Amino acid sequence: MSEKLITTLRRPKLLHESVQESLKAYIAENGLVPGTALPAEGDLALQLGVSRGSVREAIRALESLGIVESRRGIGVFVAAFSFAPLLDNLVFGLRESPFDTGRDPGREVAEVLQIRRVLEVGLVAEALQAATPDDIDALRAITDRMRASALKGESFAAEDQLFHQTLFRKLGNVTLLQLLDVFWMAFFKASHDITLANNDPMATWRDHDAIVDALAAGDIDGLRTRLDLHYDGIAVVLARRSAPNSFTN
Amino acid sequence: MSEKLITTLRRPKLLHESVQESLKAYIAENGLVPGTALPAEGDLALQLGVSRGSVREAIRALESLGIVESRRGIGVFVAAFSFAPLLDNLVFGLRESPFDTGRDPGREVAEVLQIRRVLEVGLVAEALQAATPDDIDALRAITDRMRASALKGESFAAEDQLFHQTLFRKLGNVTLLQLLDVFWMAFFKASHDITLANNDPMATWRDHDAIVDALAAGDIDGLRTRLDLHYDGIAVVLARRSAPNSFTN
DNA sequence: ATGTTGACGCTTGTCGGACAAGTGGATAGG
DNA sequence: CCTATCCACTTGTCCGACAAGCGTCAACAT
Repeated sequence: MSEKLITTLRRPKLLHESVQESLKAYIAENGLVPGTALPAEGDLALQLGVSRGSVREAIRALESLGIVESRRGIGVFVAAFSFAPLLDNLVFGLRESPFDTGRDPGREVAEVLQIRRVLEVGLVAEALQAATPDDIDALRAITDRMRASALKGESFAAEDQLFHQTLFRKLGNVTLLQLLDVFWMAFFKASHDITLANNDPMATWRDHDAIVDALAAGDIDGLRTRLDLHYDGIAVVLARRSAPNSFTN
Repeated sequence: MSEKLITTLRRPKLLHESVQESLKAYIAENGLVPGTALPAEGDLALQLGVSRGSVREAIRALESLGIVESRRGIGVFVAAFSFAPLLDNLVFGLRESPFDTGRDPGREVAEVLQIRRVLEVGLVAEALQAATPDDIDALRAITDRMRASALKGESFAAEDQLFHQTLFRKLGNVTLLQLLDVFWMAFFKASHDITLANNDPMATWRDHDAIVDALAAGDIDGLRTRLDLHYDGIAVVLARRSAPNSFTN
């Protein structure tokens, strides 16, 4: 039996998909900057020879991807690229998979955590070298607010996010910052669904404060160790929750 | 004049957006697994009290995010989460920004490369511990194919991608694998646009082969060094292309 | 002359109905 | 029992129409 490669993969290409590609090509080839207005839906439909509904579906798809932005009564515009539109989907996709029942609930959470850990631990040395006294002050101010919140028994998600963001800002890697932000939020939301978040605000504050200490002291190895320990603590809590039936408690 | 807080922030919430949220909630709350069929567009429109067009626009948005998948003549289904639908957008967003003209063309490429480097170098030690002889054989087979292609002067993008994928497969971090895949493709496409890719196939093969050598020998430090050097080589080429006017050549 | 208001045109948003295209199962025929 | 056809159902596309929001500009009042 001769196995023929059926790469046919025939796709008569739906109309609204073609319109989608056409619009992307139009934006890319003309080098349209964010904020530029696109032709009106009616004009596009006329020029492409399709109905307005197909154009609208294509625009809707591109809008959910953050490529264009349509404002009612005004028009459709090229949007500034951002991970934000993809964030909801990411979190949605990272939700507990029902088909993994009994296996590893919250496995994606651990995976996201590992990625954050590797990225931050692997880059914190460079972050130290790029940091200015102003950055250290900003970080210290954040941990101070963390402490104040912790003393009042409150959580401080916003400060936590801002801390990690500030720590790596001076690297000048915008993509990295956006990625870290995405994964921070993904982890936050997912771990929140899992009733894990912030079980010990004071400990979390101490972790972050120790990181600033090492940063201020210029202690590269210590900085890396502190950050790694911080993530280790989270991983331990996560593992404990993930395997509550274990007798190792 | 008493300043009243106008936090109204009125969002009459477009209809198709509400439908979108309704569908996502429907999927999440009912724990629908990938492959599950959703009610027909007509039924949804009837139940939600909106027109079929609005339902279709919502479905189109969710489809471009990879949340649902509509098959003509059959119905709409819950899709298995994947980064693939977001890939096109990522590459599209990572394209040379026209508004950065004269500043740093291809800066995003360097950023993506740094992320890949940190992730792979930071995790290759764990990958070594998780690797079995079968994995090493598979990697060696890939580098053999690389060498064959290089000797014929051909490039081997597919093998390159497969190599990095195979190297970290045993970590069991699906999210990481998808992310590495996304960034590999983003870097590949972006660097291809920049006429950088594969200027020296033989050198690329040697890099990968040396990595397998270190892996087979169980040399953790050597492995990390080889991988780091591999990325260093790419970064150098990238920097050279990025600043061709420099006299440091 | 200047500031305000209103009408108007353009745009996106939503609706309803209609038909084409594709799929899968039931049904009638061999 | 197997096969071919029909048919109900679904998504894809089109058309026409109207509502809702926005910006402009002209007419108006001050």
